[in-house]
Amino acid sequence: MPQDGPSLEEGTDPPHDAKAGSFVDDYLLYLLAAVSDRASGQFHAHVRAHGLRAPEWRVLACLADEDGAMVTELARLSLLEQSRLTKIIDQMAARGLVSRRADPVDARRVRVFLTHQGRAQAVGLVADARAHEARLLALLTEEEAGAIKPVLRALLARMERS
Amino acid sequence: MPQDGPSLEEGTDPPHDAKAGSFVDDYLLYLLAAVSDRASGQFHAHVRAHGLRAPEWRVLACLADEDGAMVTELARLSLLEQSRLTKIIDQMAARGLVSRRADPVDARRVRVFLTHQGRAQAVGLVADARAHEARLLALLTEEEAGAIKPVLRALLARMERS
DNA sequence: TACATTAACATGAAATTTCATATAATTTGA
DNA sequence: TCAAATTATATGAAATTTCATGTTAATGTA
Repeated sequence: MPQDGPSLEEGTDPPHDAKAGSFVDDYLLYLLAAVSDRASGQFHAHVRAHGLRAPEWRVLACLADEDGAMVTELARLSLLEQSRLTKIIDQMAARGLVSRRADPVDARRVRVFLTHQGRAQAVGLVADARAHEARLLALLTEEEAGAIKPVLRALLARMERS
Repeated sequence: MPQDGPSLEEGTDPPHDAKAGSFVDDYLLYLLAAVSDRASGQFHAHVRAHGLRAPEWRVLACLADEDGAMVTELARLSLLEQSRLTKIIDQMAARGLVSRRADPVDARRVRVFLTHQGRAQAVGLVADARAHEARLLALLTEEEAGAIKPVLRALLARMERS
């Protein structure tokens, strides 16, 4: 278990100097936030070029997976707060991307559906997202690329129940 | 190289069903955002209990590493937009956590320093952050825990230059 | 030198986000 | 069955965030 700092591997990265101070560059939550921010930022530029903002894209993507989700479900999935999601849905509905429908069995629940147009957007962007993801993964070695999602999923799953 | 889905390892996670749809649960940027959100969310609760909001904590943490950073530098480090950071610094300065000082050699630059009080906060929270990080990493196997930071750093480094 | 260009930061108005709470429907359980 | 208690979503005001642009200082260059 080599522990002499990052990478004796191959396509050597700049020595990861730990620049000035050394906290954030070695802090897991910072690395996660930084990678997420920059990586998502790249794709969000594309998303905005299609007239959507990041949270709207997230909602579309989640609905692509689970059309007819109730607001609370959708908020959790799309990493948005409920009251914020409600307002985002307002706007998306006004633009014809989604529609609301009361749940027939529990009238408190509001289910959110993609419209025809919304689904078209979602399908297109999901394809673009997959392509972008492939480009990102191509920056990693096979080993790294193979490890990253399972590790993230493991962490996510084990955080839920703790 | 076993490749029959996540983990033949040990503390088996729920089979990662890919629930209903199957896009987001397998999408790297989603996993990153989700893990980052939930993990940081945990710590941010602690941060708020100390009277700071998440972006303020990020600024403190970055300054702990690089006291006297100029605004633009600090914005990049702390993953905040410049104009937003400027306003956050206003507030933090008003509360006595940081102070501004013009750069002697280039008067356009504004350098941001921790005050005595700011540093105290930073030091305390950084320690707490390390402890929290340890608890998160304890959710992973040794192999997973050993892999996660290097992979994130690799991705980050290679994204910068692309 | 002086002019144009670029860089660093600040600012203001518009938009979004947050937080607490309102409203309405369902469930609990006495 | 009725009155709490709880769940689901919406709403409004205050705060933050964004976006475009203003201001000031430095740099390149003719």
